[in-house]
Amino acid sequence: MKMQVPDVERRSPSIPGELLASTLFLLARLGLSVKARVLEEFEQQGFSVYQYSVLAILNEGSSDRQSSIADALGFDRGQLVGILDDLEDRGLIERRRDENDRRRHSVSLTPEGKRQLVKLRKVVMSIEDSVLEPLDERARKSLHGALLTVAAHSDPRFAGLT
Amino acid sequence: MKMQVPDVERRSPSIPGELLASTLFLLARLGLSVKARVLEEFEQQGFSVYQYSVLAILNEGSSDRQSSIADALGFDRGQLVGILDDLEDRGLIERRRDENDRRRHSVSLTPEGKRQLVKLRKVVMSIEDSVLEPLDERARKSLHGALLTVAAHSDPRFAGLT
DNA sequence: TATTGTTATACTCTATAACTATA
DNA sequence: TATAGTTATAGAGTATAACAATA
Repeated sequence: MKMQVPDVERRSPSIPGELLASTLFLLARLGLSVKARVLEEFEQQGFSVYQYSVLAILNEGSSDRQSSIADALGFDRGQLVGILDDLEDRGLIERRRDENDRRRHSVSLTPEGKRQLVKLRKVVMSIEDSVLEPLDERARKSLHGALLTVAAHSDPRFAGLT
Repeated sequence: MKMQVPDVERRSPSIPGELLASTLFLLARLGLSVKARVLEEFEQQGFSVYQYSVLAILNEGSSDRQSSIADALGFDRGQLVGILDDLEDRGLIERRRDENDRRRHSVSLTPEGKRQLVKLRKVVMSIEDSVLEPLDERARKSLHGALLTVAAHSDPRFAGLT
């Protein structure tokens, strides 16, 4: 149980103005908390965000080699193996050997995988709504544009959208 | 050496549009990359960002107990000990026993600590300039405001500034 | 008994490097 | 010899829990 303490000690500790004034600090902190939040929600659904990312990329890029999936998402290739193993066990993706180069695997979504992607998409959108709640539609668009610009500036993989 | 491959395979892998369209994804990714970038630059200076955060908070809150520092910055208390140990060894901070409650330590900046804070502040600002380069002053202000609003919405510690 | 700071332990990520099978 | 995928190992980072001193 919380002890009663004088006012001056009970005020909740706040982050120093110097850090609040730093966009970099806000980005890093917000990024971490968003990641934690998303991780938690997904775990409750029995999935990981990484799996969602893979499903999303497969939904767009048709079938793909594992190496390009890993490169696009910034995963380690060894890391991706486990993610794909799990998705395959659940019947959400399919690995086929490339007959032209038998070292390669072609990965593709199954119909069940597409269905699951729709469900997970809803989870993401629901969290996004909750996080961005204090911003109106215009502010959200503006924020998104700024983030995209900044991200593309330091990583060409983000430059995808026109 | 890089092997020559057909055009269709050589295009650099890009992040799926579904993820680029998600503000949450951008926040998480940008946050991680910013953190990594800052971590790296600081390491080259022989410091850690955590040390910088502690110096910054001490510069504003006068002398403080370790627990409130940890709470404000979201550090684990045990984690903070090591950070303070190092800062103390370098003569940047001072730990004194609180005579009213001898369990507590009062932590404060030394003059040398203040000087070092100024130096580290420059490092942060230089990185920030580089990250935000593609945004003009107005867009930077807008981005910062949006981030602050969103952060304060889910964590009261960010609500410090008016 | 509860709390402050400290130390020690365990667990999770991630990064690196070996290994196989194909080329 | 080099590459794609796989597996195993090691390191950093973090979270948890035990500990001593004081209240």
